[in-house]
Amino acid sequence: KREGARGLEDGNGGLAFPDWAYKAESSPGSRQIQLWHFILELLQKEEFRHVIAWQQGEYGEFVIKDPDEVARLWGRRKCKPQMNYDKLSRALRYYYNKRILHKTKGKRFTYKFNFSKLIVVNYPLWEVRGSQGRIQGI
DNA sequence: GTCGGAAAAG
DNA sequence: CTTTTCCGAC
Repeated sequence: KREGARGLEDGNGGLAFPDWAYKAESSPGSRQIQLWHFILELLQKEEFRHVIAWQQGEYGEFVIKDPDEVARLWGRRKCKPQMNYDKLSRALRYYYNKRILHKTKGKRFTYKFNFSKLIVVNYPLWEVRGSQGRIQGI
């Protein structure tokens, strides 16, 4: 039994993620929700499986089955009715350099989380506050 | 579809 | 700083 992990143990080959990956919106500091939090949030709920889901096989990889719907949901959350997949995907592309995500080339609408980076952004334990996530040892 | 520069908004 | 908007290039 995994501890400290929330997962999709059904139909996903035991795919599970640590709790810190699901930290999401519960920020008392009323900080704005970030896109990758939102993506993780959708991925967490079975009701959105027809819209976005984990890709079996690669850990952390997910596929957007309905780009327009994901964009609509994101736009609703951020009060940006004009949101679309073109713009949402641009935001996703900014994550490449930040090492939060990378593209699974060749596979349509498929991206993959970089959980090493996610550890960094969710754990203020490391000395990343001054150097914006330049971690070597992961 | 995907990429990434540029400008702008919050 | 993150994301939105716009867009030319491949």
